Amino acid sequence: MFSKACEYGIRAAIYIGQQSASGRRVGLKDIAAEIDSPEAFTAKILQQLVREQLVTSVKGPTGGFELTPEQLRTVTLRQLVVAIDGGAMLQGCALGLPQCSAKQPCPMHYQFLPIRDQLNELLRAHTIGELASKVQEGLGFLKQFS
Amino acid sequence: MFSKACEYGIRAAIYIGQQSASGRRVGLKDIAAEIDSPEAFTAKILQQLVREQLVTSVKGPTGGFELTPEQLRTVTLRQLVVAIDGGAMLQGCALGLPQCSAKQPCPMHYQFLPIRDQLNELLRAHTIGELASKVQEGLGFLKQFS
DNA sequence: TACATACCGGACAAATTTGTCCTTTAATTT
DNA sequence: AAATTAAAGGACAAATTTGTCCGGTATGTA
Ligand code: FES
Ligand code: FES
Repeated sequence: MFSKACEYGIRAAIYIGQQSASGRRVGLKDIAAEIDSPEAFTAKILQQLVREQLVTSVKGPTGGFELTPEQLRTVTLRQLVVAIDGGAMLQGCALGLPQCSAKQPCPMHYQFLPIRDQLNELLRAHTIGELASKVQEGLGFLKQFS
Repeated sequence: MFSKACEYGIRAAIYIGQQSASGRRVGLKDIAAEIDSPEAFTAKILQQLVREQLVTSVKGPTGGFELTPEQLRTVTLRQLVVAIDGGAMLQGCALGLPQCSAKQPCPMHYQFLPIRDQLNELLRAHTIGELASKVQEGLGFLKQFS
């Protein structure tokens, strides 16, 4: 569905959000450990999110990553996905035609559209803050214990 | 959404189906031209589908690819996707957790499940023959003209 | 039987994604 | 100011996906 980079990016953002909601800034090492992702790779993805201003970073001692209250409230899953994976999956043709359009639709077009639209809606409807709460309340997990 | 291989594979299968429904067997070159895909790569994917008995091939002069009436009637999109891409996208966690399960669900799990289920249902519900008819009737396209 | 055709299969190559390492830059603490 | 901390950034490496090439194999035709 999403790329590895995107999966790590979303999980990282949610974890940062969860901690930010409790007033804690978190470092890369902590993040990677808590979401079970490769540290250096996660760093790359976070850099990208910081450049897009979806996540905030602070250098130096006591530094780390955080989400501002505004970011918690307004940044959606969709913005993360677009920033990392681009819009292809959210707009592209299911069968890989260069354009998804009713002009020359692929044979799955009309069946596929509603599902893709729901996915778009789903991503648009959920903010990082909201998902972070869910984790905070123990209703969602960012890694699995065996 | 799907891999390139999967996109080519589905388009190829539908084209083969369309021609088979009209009693025509088609060669690789023809297929690649009609679905606008790299010839050699398409060959690889078709080999795979033939091994899985989702498509039939005949060697030698007048040979080529075809779908038996039974294949036209029974092979679903889902079988193609599973054969080429595996079941990950149809069962895996949206956020990349190793297991998608209600035991330790990711924070998107309950929102994501119905969409994934619909996608599964969609793929299961459409046979190659059905999609081929749509193309035959001019209601769907396997490549785009500009 | 010889030959031509078209898929099969393996090896190889290019491109992209995933992942690592190390130096630089910025900020805090002593 | 110096030392320490932690993210930023660039170069590089591994793995996977995408794509090509070519000799082998089966089949139909002359
Ligand atoms: S044209 Fe294929 S999904 Fe719209
Ligand atoms: S656990 Fe993430 S989708 Fe089910």
